[in-house]
Amino acid sequence: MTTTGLDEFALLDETWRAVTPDAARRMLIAAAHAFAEKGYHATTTRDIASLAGMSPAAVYIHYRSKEELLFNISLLGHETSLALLNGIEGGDAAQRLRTAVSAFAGWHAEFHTTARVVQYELGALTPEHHAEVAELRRQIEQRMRSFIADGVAEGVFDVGDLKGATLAVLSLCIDVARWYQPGGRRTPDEIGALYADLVLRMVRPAG
Amino acid sequence: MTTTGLDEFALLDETWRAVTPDAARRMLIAAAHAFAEKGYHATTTRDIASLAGMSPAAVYIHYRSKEELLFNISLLGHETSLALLNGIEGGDAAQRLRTAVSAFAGWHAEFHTTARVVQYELGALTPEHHAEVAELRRQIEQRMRSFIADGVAEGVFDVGDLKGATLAVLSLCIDVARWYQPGGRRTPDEIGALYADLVLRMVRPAG
DNA sequence: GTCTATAGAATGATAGAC
DNA sequence: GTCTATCATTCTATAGAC
Repeated sequence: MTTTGLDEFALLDETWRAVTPDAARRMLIAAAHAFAEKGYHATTTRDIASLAGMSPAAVYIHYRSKEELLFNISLLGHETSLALLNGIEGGDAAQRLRTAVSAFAGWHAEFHTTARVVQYELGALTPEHHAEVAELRRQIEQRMRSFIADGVAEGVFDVGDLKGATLAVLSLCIDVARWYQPGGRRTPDEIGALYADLVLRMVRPAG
Repeated sequence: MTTTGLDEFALLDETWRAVTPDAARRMLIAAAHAFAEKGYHATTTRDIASLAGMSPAAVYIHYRSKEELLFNISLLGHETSLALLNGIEGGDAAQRLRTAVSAFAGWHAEFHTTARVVQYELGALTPEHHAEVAELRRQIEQRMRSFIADGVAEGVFDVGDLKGATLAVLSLCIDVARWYQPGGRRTPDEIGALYADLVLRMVRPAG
């Protein structure tokens, strides 16, 4: 039994491992859960403190503002999902694209809490903070585009519009964070496999 | 020159044609724009009134609460996009699916303001209001699924997982509301055409 | 570092004149 | 139907004790 409203799974999420001290990490995890469930603006600093098992004032010991909590979540989330794509190498172009889509879509399901904050709360960041995560988003887009471009260059993929195809693939994966519900029909791995199949069909040349 | 912050395009949007009297319609349009831009919870009733060119109290002449404004927008938006799908008939299965995807994705671009409220503010509805739009969402899902199922039954489409394919197609179209920006690289019609192509590739049997 | 208490501002909604 | 004025509440953030 814990003194907070956070379950064990949330506290073991490796995304937050490097955040110290413990109270700052508990606060960040509490904020991520609250932001994901009710949205940034509907979440009060009291909600966050209460979920972390601390007083309302404790938030400001570790973070300057509510927005700084959001920024930390957004930054870590973007870095984690970019690292996923950056870690993919080896195999042929189709294998790499399959792995990329499977991992990226699967991440948006398994870590839908973080992913929702990452994808749907960009507008609540300060302009400076938004610019910082926008750069990471550009890198994510470039990575995914290169996986498709590789196959086109090798002649194993056929897409009429490279930027359009990249947009659609990223969009498909990102939207998983909106509809995914734990305990639903599909596991994150199954979603990754399904989406990788669908994307490979999209880029496959006409028979 | 108008006394409100709403531009001519917003006021001519046919989605709101049946809303009377004029002040109630202006308020609804103002609310849709504010909710889409900043989110429901970040929007104040003063924002809405100001955008409609009226006093803060004027909101409550035509609507019981801020949530009732949201519900009206959500209901009208869902009804409009469902009507789009319900109006599709004739042609072969591939033509109908192409038309459906093109229209549905295109709607999420052209009416991205309404679409954003429809897709991303469901959580701010009261349970009763949410249940009412959830029924419309089920009908939208069924319609899209039937367009795919028709082609499978005729043997012109090949999908391993009908529910999964339907989910992906709807997801792809819906996410347009998140990333679309007027004045961007693609027009709503071009997005519709691009997405219809990609979806037909997804359901096309192996050569 | 964490707490209790609260300042200072903003919010949703209402009262009552016109 | 619309306005001005305002109530009651809630919010982010800070002060100061321990």
